[in-house]
Amino acid sequence: MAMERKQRVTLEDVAREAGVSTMTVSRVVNNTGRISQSTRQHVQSVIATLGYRPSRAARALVTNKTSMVGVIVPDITNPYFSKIVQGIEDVASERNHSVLLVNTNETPSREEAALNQLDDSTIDGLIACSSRLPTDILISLLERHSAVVVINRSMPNHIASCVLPSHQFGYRSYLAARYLAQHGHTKIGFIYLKRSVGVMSIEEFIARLASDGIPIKREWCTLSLPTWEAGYNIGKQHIAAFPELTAVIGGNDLVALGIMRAAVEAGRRIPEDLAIIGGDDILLASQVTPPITTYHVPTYDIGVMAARLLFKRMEGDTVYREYIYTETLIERGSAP
Amino acid sequence: MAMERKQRVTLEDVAREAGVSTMTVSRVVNNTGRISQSTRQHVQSVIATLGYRPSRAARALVTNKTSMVGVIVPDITNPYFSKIVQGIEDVASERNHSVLLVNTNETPSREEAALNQLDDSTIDGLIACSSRLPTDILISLLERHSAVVVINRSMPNHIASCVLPSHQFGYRSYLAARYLAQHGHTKIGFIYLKRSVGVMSIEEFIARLASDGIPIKREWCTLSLPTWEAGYNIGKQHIAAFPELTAVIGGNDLVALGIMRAAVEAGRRIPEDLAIIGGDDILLASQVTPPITTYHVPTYDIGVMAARLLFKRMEGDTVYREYIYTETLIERGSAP
DNA sequence: AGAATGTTAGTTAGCGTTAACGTACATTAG
DNA sequence: CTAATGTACGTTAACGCTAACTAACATTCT
Repeated sequence: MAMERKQRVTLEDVAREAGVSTMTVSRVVNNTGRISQSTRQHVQSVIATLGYRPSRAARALVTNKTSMVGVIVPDITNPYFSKIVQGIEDVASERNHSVLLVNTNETPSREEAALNQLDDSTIDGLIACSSRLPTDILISLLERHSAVVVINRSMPNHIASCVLPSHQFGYRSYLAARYLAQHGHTKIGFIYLKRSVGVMSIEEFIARLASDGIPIKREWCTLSLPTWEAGYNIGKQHIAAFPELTAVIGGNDLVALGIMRAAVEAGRRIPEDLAIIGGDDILLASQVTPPITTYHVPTYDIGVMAARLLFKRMEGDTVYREYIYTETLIERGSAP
Repeated sequence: MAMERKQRVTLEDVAREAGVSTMTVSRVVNNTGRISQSTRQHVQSVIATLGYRPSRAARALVTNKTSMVGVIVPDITNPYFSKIVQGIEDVASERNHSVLLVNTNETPSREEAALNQLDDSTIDGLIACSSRLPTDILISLLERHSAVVVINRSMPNHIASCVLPSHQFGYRSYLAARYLAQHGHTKIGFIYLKRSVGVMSIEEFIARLASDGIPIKREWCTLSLPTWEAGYNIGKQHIAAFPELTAVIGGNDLVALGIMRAAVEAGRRIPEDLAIIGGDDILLASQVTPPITTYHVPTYDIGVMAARLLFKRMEGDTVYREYIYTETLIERGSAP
């Protein structure tokens, strides 16, 4: 008794069974060209009974299109990025495209590896979020791709469309510092992220605030990974090391929350002893006690717009486009 | 001046340039077969200068392997799932596989569409999380795939390996109810999810508790989507409709948090006026005030194990395997 | 020395599609 | 009535790669 091997049903099988050419079947499947009603229906019924499913690989080989878009994020676990991915996925699925997700765990080397592996033969377009790579490396990697959209990073040579905040990077933390100063704070700490200063260096950040009459010491500023754990650990050290601080800015909400937890454990009252401002406005920020003052970012829309810009590019539009979003301050209990 | 069209560099280009056959180049690229050191190095240098990158599509067509695994989740925005995806992605990337993510937004039709589109020619294996589809439909859809792992759902015919909680589904809510009863609560509400009763119907749930001497009225139990918003909205109605309740179980933490918010807005003190228990133990649960009593679920490990089981299957192992995880009660302030 | 074995390569034939062109027949226009 | 125009399909040749086989040559063994 011969083992029935599960065999792929090909276009040719359908064509033979239906008594037509493979091209006819192909045209029915793709709904292209002109086909008579009767032939179409007949072929469709044969397809159904045989259970034919087109081979994506073969199709990709000849058309050079894979119906997949790549998405690179540093941390899918961060609600900020998962919301963006959700937006991207919604648009992609609407257009019958799949999402190839690469989660780099905040590791530049893994990001580079991912960009190296992915290329035209894998995906039709690419959306890169908050790349940690230096611009020149990033550009060389993105050059392989015919359609690219970059989130939160401008591309000087217009090699990609961009989704950007209305302020330059780091600006929201600058605004947060001014907000705190206006509310009487003079000793303000800053637990910043690589990307939260972006094009602005932490030194520029300090200098700029100094010229506004807001003196911030360099040691009050510490680099952190954009995770709750990092915020918590650095927060603990920070609070112990600089008891004079009356306010702290977190690079994002996760970090701000970690700081807040550390502060509470150290016996500080929020906001009386220590005011805290975050960024991103993830769900968590509004639910804790006190709720966190933060900058709202329209993450879902960012994903949607990035995907739309990408599809524009994939459709051959070579015009450089930007989608600008605004971050708005949400005043809540942690820094009233 | 002729436009230089960006042209793909093929194996043949490399072979011609290096003065060898395409097979030799292929062997160098794939590191298979025996190649002399000198030839290998020569070919590699030609590959580097020409910037050759293998075509995934062509490779997939001939090998029938795509180096991609599909992952279907209902809501990537839910930390529960994003953690699982992170675990899967880590294992996959370790083995040079990419993750094709499908986010169904809790919509069964979209899930079915996704399972329909994906098949062997797209992915080498599939991990399905918490499918909302009826078993028979799910089975018929999974049959197309050579390697499948299902999370939080048993597959009667062993068509897929499984990652399962040590208790049958719904059991943790049952335990939560018993816990609350032991702490003196007699009027316990339950905002449940489709999957939180799983194989157990809500009627069975009530009957079982009744036989334990814990009478729960049917109207105290309401179905909810597994989101914060749903929990909040249903929580508001529930609290207004059944002021007699002294405790509520949420199907997961997001729902429990929504309920808690609604309760606080209605002037209830937690836990004095209303005790709340959630499930999953997402970060949020430990950070709110009061922190939420919940069942911890090792989500990252679930993802890792699911991926490992999947790779076992992809490597040809046809043994049915299960990975069983335990959910442990974390007592916190919302239900001490 | 001759046979057996090992090593390094080349040759051939697809994998399952679709683009581009070709052909037969029916319809309309002049 | 012939020529022009459609309509509905069929044919052929790739797309870029690798499995499977073959070939040449070097090495070892008896």
